[in-house]
Amino acid sequence: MNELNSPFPTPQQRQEEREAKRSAVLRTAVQMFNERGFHQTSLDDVAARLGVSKPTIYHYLGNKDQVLLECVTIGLSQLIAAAEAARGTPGSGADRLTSFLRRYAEVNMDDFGRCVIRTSEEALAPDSRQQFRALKRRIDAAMRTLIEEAMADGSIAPGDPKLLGFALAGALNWPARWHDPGGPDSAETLAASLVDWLARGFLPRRR
Amino acid sequence: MNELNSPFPTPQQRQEEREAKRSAVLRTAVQMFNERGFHQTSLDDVAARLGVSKPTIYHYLGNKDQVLLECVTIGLSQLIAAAEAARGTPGSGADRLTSFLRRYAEVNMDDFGRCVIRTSEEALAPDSRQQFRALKRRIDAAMRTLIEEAMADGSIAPGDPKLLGFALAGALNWPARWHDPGGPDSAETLAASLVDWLARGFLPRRR
DNA sequence: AATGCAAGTTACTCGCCAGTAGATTTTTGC
DNA sequence: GCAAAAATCTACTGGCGAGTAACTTGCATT
Repeated sequence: MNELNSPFPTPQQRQEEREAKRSAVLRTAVQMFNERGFHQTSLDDVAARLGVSKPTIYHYLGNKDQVLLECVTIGLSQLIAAAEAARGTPGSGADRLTSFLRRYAEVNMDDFGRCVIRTSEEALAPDSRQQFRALKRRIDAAMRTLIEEAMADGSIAPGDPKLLGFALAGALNWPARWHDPGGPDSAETLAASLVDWLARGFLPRRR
Repeated sequence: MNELNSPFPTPQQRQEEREAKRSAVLRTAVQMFNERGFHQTSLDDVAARLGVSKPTIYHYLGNKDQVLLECVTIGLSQLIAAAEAARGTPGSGADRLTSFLRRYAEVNMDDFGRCVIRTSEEALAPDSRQQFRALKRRIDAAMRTLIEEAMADGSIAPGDPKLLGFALAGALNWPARWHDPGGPDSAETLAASLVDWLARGFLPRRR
């Protein structure tokens, strides 16, 4: 397509370029929020790093609240996707749960996932906060369902699914606070090891 | 002492009263930070809830950064105290570890402990941030030592102590985000149940 | 050629809030 | 009684940063 590499973009291409710019803004914003914190990052800062001026951000994304909301929404969609993927996985309830958990942890070490964890609800305007909450509830519910199904088929230990959900979520959210993406440990291996500890517990098992 | 209940306070009493006021300010501040977030809480707000004016806060505590630093320092001291208490506990390494973990979780559901978790480092001025970090490192190190000792005496499963530390800390920090102190579940029982899940893992154990 | 939309810009406004100056009142120690 | 210190207030300053108005330029459409 466009074999002559003409400098005159098709409407198609223009649309794509706009999309690309939009997500570049988002990507830069989320990284800066993660580095320096939402409140310590002004839209002027973000614009400066992109080499543009603040109104450009407003042009593509709207106000600061909307920028943040979009960042966390992206992160949360990845988690929802992980939950849906896990449902379609073959194997026992425990298998589906652990595969979900691994992916959950990985997402939380990625730009947008980290932002979900590090963003405290209070930073968002009331409306956005409600949407944020609603999405988080969906993830929680999905995780709890996975847990309940695994308890039901006996592939994990019985107990309070809600509490287990909180314990697992906490342990796998936390890397958003300490994991260094530039460090030696890849998100994948870390995720797998963490899930393994949670699955087996720290008390020794007799074989 | 002071049997006549005289209205003229002794120097002793004056000192205590000042101390009481100081900690009332701190207590109110930390609660408001937890409710509405640090950046959404102005010192005027805190002063208003106490029925005083902003300069009074400066009189007792200094600037906003120092207020926050003191809040998290209190929380972290409680954790350090928990670690020291655990060291003196009789029993196996696993016993000492679990008793520490339970207390650790409880503290994180308390006003000052919650603040430690919910405060992101970026909110603090560089100097305070360093102190904050240093204290957190102490807790981490204490936890890791407890883990290593328990691994050494064989009372918990072998593995990477650092990773286990992060998993445990994450799971037990998280209640700072979801636990409702006014709810039906007491911090103590919640802490115990969480630690139990972490100890045993979610995979079924024989017998 | 005229119109209009898209993508930027510069240069503002405006409110909030941390922090302070300085007055005022009470307490206390001599 | 008097000077100094403690505890508090009212009333300000100053800066930062979100959000906007209004211009520019270029391309696209009829």
